[in-house]
Amino acid sequence: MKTVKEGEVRRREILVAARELFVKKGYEQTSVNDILKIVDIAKGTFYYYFASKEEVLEAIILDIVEEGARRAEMILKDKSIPLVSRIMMAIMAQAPEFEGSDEIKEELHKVENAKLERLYLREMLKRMTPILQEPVLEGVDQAIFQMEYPTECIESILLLGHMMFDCDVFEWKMEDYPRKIQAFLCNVERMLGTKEGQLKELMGMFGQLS
Amino acid sequence: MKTVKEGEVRRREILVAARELFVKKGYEQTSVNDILKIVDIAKGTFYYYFASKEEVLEAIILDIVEEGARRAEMILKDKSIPLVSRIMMAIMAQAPEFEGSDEIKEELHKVENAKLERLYLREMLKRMTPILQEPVLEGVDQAIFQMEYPTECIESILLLGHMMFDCDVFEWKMEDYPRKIQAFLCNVERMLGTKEGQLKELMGMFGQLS
DNA sequence: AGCATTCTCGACCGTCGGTCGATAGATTAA
DNA sequence: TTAATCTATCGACCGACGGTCGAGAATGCT
Repeated sequence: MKTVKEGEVRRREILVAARELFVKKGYEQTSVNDILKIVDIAKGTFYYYFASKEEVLEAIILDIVEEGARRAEMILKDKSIPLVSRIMMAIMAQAPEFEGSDEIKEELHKVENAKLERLYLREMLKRMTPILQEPVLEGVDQAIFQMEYPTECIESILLLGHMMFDCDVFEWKMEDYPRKIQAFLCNVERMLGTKEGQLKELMGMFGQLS
Repeated sequence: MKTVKEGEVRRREILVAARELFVKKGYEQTSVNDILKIVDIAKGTFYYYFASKEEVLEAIILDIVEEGARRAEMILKDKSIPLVSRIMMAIMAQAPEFEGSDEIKEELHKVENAKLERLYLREMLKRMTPILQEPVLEGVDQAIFQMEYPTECIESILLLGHMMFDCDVFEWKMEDYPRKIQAFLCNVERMLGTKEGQLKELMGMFGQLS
C-alpha cells in the first residue's frame, strides 16, 4: 500500500526511527532494512530522502549537537550562577544521555558506535567552542581565570569532559566515578587557572551521571 | 597452487598485510578479500587463523600498543633527561605515526578509522597508565609535581595528547599546530602541578609531528 | 481534463564477512 | 613402504547488506 506524505514529514520520521535504532543497537548493527521496517516504507523511499545510511547519521548528529548547544546557551544566560559553575554546567549538559532513558544511556557509547562518537565529538567541538569562548573570556577579563590559550583550553576541557563521561574508554566501575569526577573538576580548575575547590559543590550534579 | 607454511609465519603475514591496509585505506574500507590478495591465500586459510576480521584488528592494535609501551619504557629509563621532559617524550612516543611514512601519517586517523582509533585508545590507556605511574609518583615525591589524583591526571594527559595529535577531531591547519602544542604543554604542566615553562624546549620535537 | 511534479514502490545488483566440506602435504606408526 | 593422522589450504557457497533504478501512483497546477 502506498501512503504519501509531505517531504519534510517523512524525512523527520526516518530521522527519528534511525536515531532510536542507532542509539539502541549501534550504527553499524542497524541495517537500512531495520529502519524501513519501523517507518514502514520501501527502500527507494529511504534513498529518495537520504543519499546513504551515513548521511542519516550525520543529520542525526547535527541534531544532537544542536540540542546540546541550545541547552548550553540557556544555562550560560543565567547570570545568577557563578561563572565557573555556569561553564561547567554547560559542558555537562552536552552529554547526550541526559535526554534518554537509562537503557539508552548504557547502550550509547559502546565501541560499536565508534563512528557515531567520533563524528559527534568533532561537530560538538566545532559548535561548542565558540559558545564557551564568551564566558571564558569574561572570566579572564574579571581575573577569575588566568590562561594564555583560552580557545585551546576550552577545546581541551570539552574533549576531556566528553571522553571521560560520555564514552567508556576508561573502563571505570561505578564506584570509581566520584573520584574520577573530583579529579576532572580539579584538572579543569587548573587549566582555567582559577582557584581550586570552587567546583566541589557541583559533585551532586555529576553524581546523577554515573 | 598450495604452499604450506608454518602456522605462526602465516599468521604474521596476515597481520602485516592487514595492518598496512587498515592504516592505508581504513579498517572498514579494507575487505578481507583485499588481504587475501596480498598474502595470496584463500578465504578459508584466513579464517583458519582468525575468527573474524575484527579479531585481526584487535591483534594489530595490541601490537601497536605494545610497541609504544616499549618505546616509552626505554625513554623513561634514561635518567639523564629531566623528569618532566622524559614523561612528555614517553607520551609523544605513543603516536603510532612515528613508525610509518608520511603518507601513512596522513591516512591513519580519518573518521573511517573510528573503530581502530577507539580500540587503540582504550588499550593504550590501559597499558600506558601503569608505566607512567612510577615516574609521576617519583615527581610527586620529589615535590617537582603537585597533584591530588595522579592516576587520573596521567589518564587525562594521555587522552589529551592522543586526541590532539593522533586524531584529527579538531580540524587544525598546519599553521595552527605550534600554538596548539604550546597550549597542550601549558595544560600538561598545570595538571601536573609543576612550574610552567619547563616544557617549551620540547617544542622542536613536537614540531616534527605537524 | 491534461500535464508535471513529487513521492513511493520493490525487484534487482554487486560486495561483503563468514562457513564448510574436500583435500593436499607433512608427520608419525606399523 | 604404506596406512593413518594431523595440519594447513582451498574455493564454492551463503545470507545479509548498502545501494540503484525504472515504473507508476498520488498530488497539485493550468
